Amino acid sequence: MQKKIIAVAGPTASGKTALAVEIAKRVDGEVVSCDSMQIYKYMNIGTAKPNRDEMQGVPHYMLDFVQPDKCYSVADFVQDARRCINDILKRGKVPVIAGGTGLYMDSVLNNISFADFDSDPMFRQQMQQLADAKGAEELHKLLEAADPEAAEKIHPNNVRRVIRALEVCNATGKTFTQVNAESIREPIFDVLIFGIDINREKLYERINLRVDKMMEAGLLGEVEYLWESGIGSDTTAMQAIGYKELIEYLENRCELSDAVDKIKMESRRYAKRQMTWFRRNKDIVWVNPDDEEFYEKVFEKCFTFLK
RNA sequence: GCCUCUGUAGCUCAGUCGGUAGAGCAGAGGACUGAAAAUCCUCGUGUCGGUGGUUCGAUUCCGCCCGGAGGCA
Repeated sequence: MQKKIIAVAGPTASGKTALAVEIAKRVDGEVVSCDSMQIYKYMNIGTAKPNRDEMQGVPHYMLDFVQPDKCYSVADFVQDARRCINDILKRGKVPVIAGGTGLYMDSVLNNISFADFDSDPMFRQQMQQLADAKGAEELHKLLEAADPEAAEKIHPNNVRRVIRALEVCNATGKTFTQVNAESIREPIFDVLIFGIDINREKLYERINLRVDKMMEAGLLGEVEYLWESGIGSDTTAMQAIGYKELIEYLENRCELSDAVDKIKMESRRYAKRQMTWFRRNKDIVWVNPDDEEFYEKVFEKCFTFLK
């Protein structure tokens, strides 16, 4: 009865897409992307969204289906991704989850359910104004009153998190801590997670090189198109690395070369944060792409797992 | 050739009226339950260019040497 799925985690530019496709080809699988930015339409170059060639005929899901001006949250993602996974399983294929957005991946794999209410932009705005006017500490005091346990865990300066916790308390009448505790469901998948353990220096070189390639491939034009279409720079999509920096250039706030350097730097930092996230996951089977028998070892583990 | 300025953390620079030094950026580590490519937290020992001298003690003062910038010829 166990529903078996395979996952590939790792930092940006580590070769997740390629590995996932290779695995899918071997195990008769289909790829489900787990990336918070590749979901958006018209954002292809900058998000390193796999193209037809890279997909090698393997079906991919959760890519390229959200308008860039839309809000799309983890809750939405989990719901849609779960539907894809179940559909793949129903057809007797193996879902191969591939992605770098740790929160999304964990939420999907661990079957986390999110409370049944919509986010409240008005409330968020009010709280933000309060923080701006009276300071982050004052806002944090509200959380201390509403949910002392959460207040202890969330740093006062992390206004965004404080607001979210308050929002949940406000909308549910329960504490944020309680709502989170209730969100954990029984795991429904038997999952084998690979983590790509790539040498840091090598990864940074790959990142720098990839950014240059993105520029050559026309990233500036891609960003310009979105910018001219009037997509607000405050949208989630336009906070993506590569986009926000080039918008700065388009708005004449910096030199192009500085923007490109910044994209590289932000990408490196992002990769570091991803590694921090994945490192704490004790279920991950780490594999090294420098290993001569990298693919063989991975495939072998897949076969044993699927038996 | 002479004169002036300059050489301190990976980078840009503070500073020590002589008691072996500190910021920003970069970098590293960490957190993360509806914005997550977001957001937030923590972390600063380096032959103070080299070498002699003065001194109890020099990165700091003096001499010489080696780099760099500018000026005069």
